[in-house]
Amino acid sequence: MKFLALVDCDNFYASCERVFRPDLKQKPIVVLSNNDGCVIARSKEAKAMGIKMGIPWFKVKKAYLAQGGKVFSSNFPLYGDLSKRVMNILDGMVKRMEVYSIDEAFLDLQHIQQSNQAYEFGVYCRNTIRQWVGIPVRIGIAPTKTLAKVASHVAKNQKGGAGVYCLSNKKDIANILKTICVGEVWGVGHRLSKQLNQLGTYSAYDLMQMDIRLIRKKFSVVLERTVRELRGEPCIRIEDHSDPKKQIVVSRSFRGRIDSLDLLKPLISNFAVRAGEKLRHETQKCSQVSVFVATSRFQKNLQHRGFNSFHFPYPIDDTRSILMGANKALKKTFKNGYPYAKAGILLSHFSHPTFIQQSLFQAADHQHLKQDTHLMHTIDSLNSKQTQVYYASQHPAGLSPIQKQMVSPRYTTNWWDLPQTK
DNA sequence: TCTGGGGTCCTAGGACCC
DNA sequence: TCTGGGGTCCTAGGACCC
Repeated sequence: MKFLALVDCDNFYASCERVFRPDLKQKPIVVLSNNDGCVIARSKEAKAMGIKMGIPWFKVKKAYLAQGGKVFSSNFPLYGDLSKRVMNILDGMVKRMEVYSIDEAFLDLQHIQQSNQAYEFGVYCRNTIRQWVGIPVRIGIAPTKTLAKVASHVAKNQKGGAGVYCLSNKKDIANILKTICVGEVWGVGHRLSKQLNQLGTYSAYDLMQMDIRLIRKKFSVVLERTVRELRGEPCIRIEDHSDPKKQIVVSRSFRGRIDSLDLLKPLISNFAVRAGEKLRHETQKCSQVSVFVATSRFQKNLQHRGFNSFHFPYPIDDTRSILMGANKALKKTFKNGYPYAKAGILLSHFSHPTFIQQSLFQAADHQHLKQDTHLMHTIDSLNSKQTQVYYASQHPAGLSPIQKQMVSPRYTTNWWDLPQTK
C-alpha cells in the first residue's frame, strides 16, 4: 500500500508565541487578526474556555482576560520564519513534499510499504520537529490526502496518543468515518454540508456511500473526487512544485472608517506598492490592476461595495505604472459619503517576463507607461530590510494605519529582537 | 467603539468562430 | 411551415481552503 502523510502544526500561531516564552506553557493563548479585530488562533486551553475561531475580540476580551488568558497581536514575521524551519526539516526527510499552508505539509511516503513503518516514521518526524524547532505537530497517515486529513483529525483528538495516527485498513476507515460529521471532511464547507444534510447525508461515512453519479450530477467533479478519496482512491496529487500565482491581493480593514478620497488614496498607494513588490518577487508581470472598496458588512445603512479594473496594453511590473492604474480604478470606484471599512488592490492577468505580447498601438498610445526593471530592482533591494524609498503618493505610516498593541518580538528575524537571558 | 487576509478551482453562460 | 452542429475563449460568481 502507498502512504502519504499530513503534518499539521498544533494551534500554530499560539504555539509560535510559546517557543520563546516557556512561561506560557499550559496557559490559554489567543492570537488576533489585524487591528486586533478578531481571534484567528487559540491554544488548546483557550479553546477549552469556549473562545470561538473568528469571534470579535471585543466580545470576549473582558471575560477572557479576567480568567488569566494571554493575548497577542499577530506576528507574521515570526510565524513565517518558524514555518520555514519546520518545512526545511520535513524537506530533508522525504523525496517529495507539498507545503500546503503556513502550518501544513503533505509528504509522499513512497519509501514505506507497511503501516507500522509509516507510524514509526511519523513519530520520528514529530519528535525531531519538537526538538529542533519547538513546535508540536500531529501527523495523519493514509492512502489519500482526504483520508490523511481525517487521520490527523483523529490524532488530534486521541487522549494521551502519540500525535500520530495511521489510517489504512478498510474496517478502521469505515468506523472512523462514521464518527465524523460530513461538514468536517476536507472539501465540504458550510453550503455543501447543508445541502448534503437535506439529502440525508450526515456523516463522512454516509458521504462515502453515496452514488458517484448522483454526486456528479447534483454537485460537481470536486465533490466526486472527495468521495473517491474517502474510498481510498487517490484523486488529488501531491503538488511538489508550486505553480506560479494567478493573482496577488493586498487588502486591509481600517481601524476607523474612511469617507474621503484624499484619505483613501495614500492607503491604496501603499497597497499598490506592496503588490508590486510581490509581483516582482514572483518574477511575473500583470496586465490588469483592480481596486475594491467596501463598507462594513455589519453596518446596515449606507452600504457600498465597488470594484473596478484598469487594463494595461502590455504586461508591466513597474510600481509607477501600477500606481497609475490603481489611481484610475480608484477614482471610478470610490463614492462620496460612504464610510468605507475595507479596501484593497488586486493584480491579475499575469504573464512571464520573457513572454511579452506587443501592442499594435503601443508606440503611439502608451509611451507614458513607465517600465524600468533596473530601477525597480534597485528600489526593491534598498527596501528589502526596511523601507527607505517611498513613492510620493504613499501614506508614510506603512501599509495602513493599523493597530497592533500586543505584538511579540520578532525573535528570529530582527537583530534587535533577539531573545535575551536575564 | 471595535468583526482578517490571501488564495484556488469549477461551472454556467455569453460571445464568437467555421 | 421550416431555422445546424461543433467548438473555443472569457468572465462572473460560487464554492472551498488555511
